[in-house]
Amino acid sequence: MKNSLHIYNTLSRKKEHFEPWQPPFVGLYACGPTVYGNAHLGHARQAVTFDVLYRYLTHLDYKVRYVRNITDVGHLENDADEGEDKILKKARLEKLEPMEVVQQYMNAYHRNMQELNVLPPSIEPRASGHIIEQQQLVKKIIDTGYAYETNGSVYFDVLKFNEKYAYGKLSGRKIDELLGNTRTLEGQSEKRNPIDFALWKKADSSHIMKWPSEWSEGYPGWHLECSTMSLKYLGENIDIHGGGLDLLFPHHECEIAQNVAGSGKEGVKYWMHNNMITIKGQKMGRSLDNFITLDELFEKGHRLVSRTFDPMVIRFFILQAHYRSTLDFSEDALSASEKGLQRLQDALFILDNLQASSKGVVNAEELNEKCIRAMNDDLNTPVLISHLFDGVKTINSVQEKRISIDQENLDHLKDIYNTYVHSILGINPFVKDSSTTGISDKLIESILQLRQKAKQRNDWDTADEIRNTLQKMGISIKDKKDGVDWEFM
RNA sequence: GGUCGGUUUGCCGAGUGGCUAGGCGCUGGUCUGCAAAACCAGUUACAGCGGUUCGAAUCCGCUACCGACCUCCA
Repeated sequence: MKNSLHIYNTLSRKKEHFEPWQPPFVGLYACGPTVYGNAHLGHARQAVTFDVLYRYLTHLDYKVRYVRNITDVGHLENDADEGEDKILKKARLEKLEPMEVVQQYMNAYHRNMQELNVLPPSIEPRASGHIIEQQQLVKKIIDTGYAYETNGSVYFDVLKFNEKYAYGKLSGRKIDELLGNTRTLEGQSEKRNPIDFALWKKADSSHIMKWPSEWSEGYPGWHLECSTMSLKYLGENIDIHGGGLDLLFPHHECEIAQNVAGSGKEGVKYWMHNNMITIKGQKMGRSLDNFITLDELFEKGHRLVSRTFDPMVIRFFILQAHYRSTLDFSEDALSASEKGLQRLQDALFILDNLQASSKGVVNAEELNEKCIRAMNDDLNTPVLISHLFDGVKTINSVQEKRISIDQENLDHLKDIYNTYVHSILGINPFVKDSSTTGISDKLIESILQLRQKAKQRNDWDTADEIRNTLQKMGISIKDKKDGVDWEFM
């Protein structure tokens, strides 16, 4: 059961049984962000998706090396590789050193990831730190005859590559169609063919991010870094390579071509792609100007939401949809997730304090098997969560003494929830304390004692007044049969 | 225009050829000084048309609509 993980391979467009090249070792590479702006919901989805994969593989006792890169150079602005480097452009706009831009957004990205409880990868390589390795790969590809130099720039020869290998097999594209669809830009191109892509670009005089090479002072093409760094840290046989669906073409297609041209091997066994987050059915993206950054969602606010949300709510929201489906963002949908998560968290708290009986009707193993099945089926977290909610009903019913549970099943149940909620889904408990409000817990409790006394002498006016006052201060009161609960809202 | 994908109950969102995912919302109930919260229960949908089948939301075909990629994007 444990080793029957199936994952959807973009290459075959089918779910396949996961078998690493060399068990128990697993090499996992995921395309990280280009750090020229704040991380948005799309970055969160990518990170959470592969974080859960990383966690689950680890849970299955694989020895995982997880590499997630930071793109901090060489990402061109637009078509035909004639554009401007994204980071450079941002640096000019903000009057900063390019590496200052990189550092600033990389720090912010790391902070957001931590807030989302995304584990740091085993290695987080940066493109700028692997210029020499990238040049070596360019050389190799030139040596094998699949790249050519023009005016100090080096381009990948897609047509020549396609004579021997199939270019477009990952994204299902045909060379003829690509050729037919390519926009012919005005002016002379250094490329032999419009679909060729840059491996090395000569920098013009205004370009500050540049490195010496045997071809020119320049910088590496975008697709090159992932081939280079995955090769360096995971070798020629990589088990899983992932990223957002929008990277499928051309980015990942080009990577495969580079891998094959450079090493003779495709390199990657399973390609995995997470789908996009949409707003009103439209993809959320930087260029569409409809994206919401994580900072805005967590604390700053955004015109599309009337309030902020706890990062765990975002994480849970993402996990309530399958990673290969689009997920439509709205405040209503987020609020629904927030309530659901709260119910789950409450049940976990109850579970911790549950009493076992000598006999019980609860079968924890049944639940466990359902959970395993869901995860093994291409990381079906929404189905996993639905099973966990079924268990919430069970937990509540035991607490209300409608049904009973024996010690063995209770222990097992605790273990299941700890494993799936905390270890695999990566959901942290809500932390609500007085540190942000400056109100002391003991102060509140003594006020509540006064209210209890008022209640005992049927002084409802006073009791309600205290409740209303505390309410205004952001403290909610929940009267219960035995005593009173309170919490910061 | 090409390629690929989607259309599920008020909303988000799973899913399998027959056995009513789940969350939110809503309705009812329990609890309660009142309220809130919490809990329990109910809430049987699968774009349209045709086909295959004993049986299809699930397979096939057509139509409509939506989207992604084809240019930077997670």
